[in-house]
Amino acid sequence: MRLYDTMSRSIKPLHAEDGQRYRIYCCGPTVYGPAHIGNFRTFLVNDILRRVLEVAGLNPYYVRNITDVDDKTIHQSREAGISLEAFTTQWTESFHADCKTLNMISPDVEPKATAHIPEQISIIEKLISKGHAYEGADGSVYYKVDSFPQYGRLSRLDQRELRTQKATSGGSTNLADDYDRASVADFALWKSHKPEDGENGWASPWGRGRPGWHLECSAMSMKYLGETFDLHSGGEDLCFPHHENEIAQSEAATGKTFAHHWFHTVHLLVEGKKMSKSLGNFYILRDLQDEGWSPAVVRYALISAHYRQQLNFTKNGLRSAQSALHKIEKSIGRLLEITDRDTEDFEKMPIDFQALAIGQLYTAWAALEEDLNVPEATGAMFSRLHEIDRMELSKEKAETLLLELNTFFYALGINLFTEKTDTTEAPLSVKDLAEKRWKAKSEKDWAKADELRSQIEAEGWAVKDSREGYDLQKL
RNA sequence: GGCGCGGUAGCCAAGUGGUAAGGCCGGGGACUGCAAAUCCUCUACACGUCGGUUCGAUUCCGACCCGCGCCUCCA
Repeated sequence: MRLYDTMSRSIKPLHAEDGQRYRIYCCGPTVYGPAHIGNFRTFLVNDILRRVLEVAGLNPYYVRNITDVDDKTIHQSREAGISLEAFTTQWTESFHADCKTLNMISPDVEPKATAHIPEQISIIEKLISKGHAYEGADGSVYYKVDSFPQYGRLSRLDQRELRTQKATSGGSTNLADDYDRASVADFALWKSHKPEDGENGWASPWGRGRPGWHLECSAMSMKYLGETFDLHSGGEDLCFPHHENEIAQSEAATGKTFAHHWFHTVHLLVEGKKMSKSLGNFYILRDLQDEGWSPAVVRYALISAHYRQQLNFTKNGLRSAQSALHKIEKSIGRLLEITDRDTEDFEKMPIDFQALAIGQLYTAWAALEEDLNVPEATGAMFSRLHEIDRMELSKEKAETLLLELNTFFYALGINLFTEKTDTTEAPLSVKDLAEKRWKAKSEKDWAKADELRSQIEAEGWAVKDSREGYDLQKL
């Protein structure tokens, strides 16, 4: 398995440093509202990484945090008139539900920032004693960026570039100036309590306050994975400043390399534009489900571009994903028939790395192992499927192919055969028209039958004939 | 301004120093009263522009044009 590393800007082989498990920390969501599909692109890519490592036998140990304290969560919980904990718990549950819907494997540990305040305070104390941090006049504690010469290595930023801007690239006001820092590049480790924080605050050697954003990830990753671990991931936006600051804090505190590998997922576009609420192209999973897209289709669409490439998420892309999944299901359906199995048996088949690594889908698997190239992998898979469709297959051969395919789709996290058929019952008036049409058809009165068909369509239903009868489907 | 990414057929999207996977859409055929579904099958003057290196570049180098991301709390 090889993967691009942001730090070295090169593709590097992956191996567990401790020889036992491959330790991953992924920066998880801030729980202040429903997660959007952009969040899920990142988490899905990490889910696939985790799955591919598992299939390849690298024994992943996956930690992904929940950020449950920051400006947004505090302010919005106060606006809602509920406690921070109640507020973040609600959105954490919503996030978990979406993860489950999208068939994501739960992290081995999912730590919350507020449950690790002592760990964070302890890092600050270390940093102060080593001269990497100082207390400001307002009781906040800041990291002294000048004290860490390697600062900026991950994002390739020069010290001179670290100026504070009036506005962020998104156009919003940069709030970083609100703090009393010695240098504009310095960032808060501990934020002193302000009136707008309300009830929310924790006691510390520097008074009541709350931890800075970056610190929680240093504290939680090191607690669960050790001072040095294998891979740290997140969305591309986190590269700077978040990950840069995590490195500065952690390495200054421990004197050790923080993470061996940095893995970033590029953001997606929606219909060619940056996703934003003002453009009306801001999607959450619920919206897409309400429009009738199955979770497998959404998942397929969200992983259909390489993770280092901008993904253009479109309705057309969803349709395309849906057709592609149908095509796969048809091919697999034939193999199931040959082996006298049904779709439920397919889901229960074991994961068999050997079958995948030496079988027909070898090139598809190899693409996943080479920088997690999902599009190349699915392309190779479809090429094989095209051949398999036309092969005369023995039961044994079909069985082996099913094993390979099941393992491949496990690695992608695609659950096949899950498309739920719309069970909505047609209203009686439509059913009545359909009955009349069937009768007309039986009597070969085509004109009348077609007339009734268009009446039914006007009611919002489609008639699909088969040999024995007909089905009504909602349009 | 700094850092970085990309421009491949109607749409999406891989990839390669020797003229290019795959998916969607579309066309044709079979089947069907029609339609849908299904099966078979097919096409494409696709590699942003201009130079350079090379026997040969879409793939390397340079310039330019266009689009996009990040640049202090956004995955």
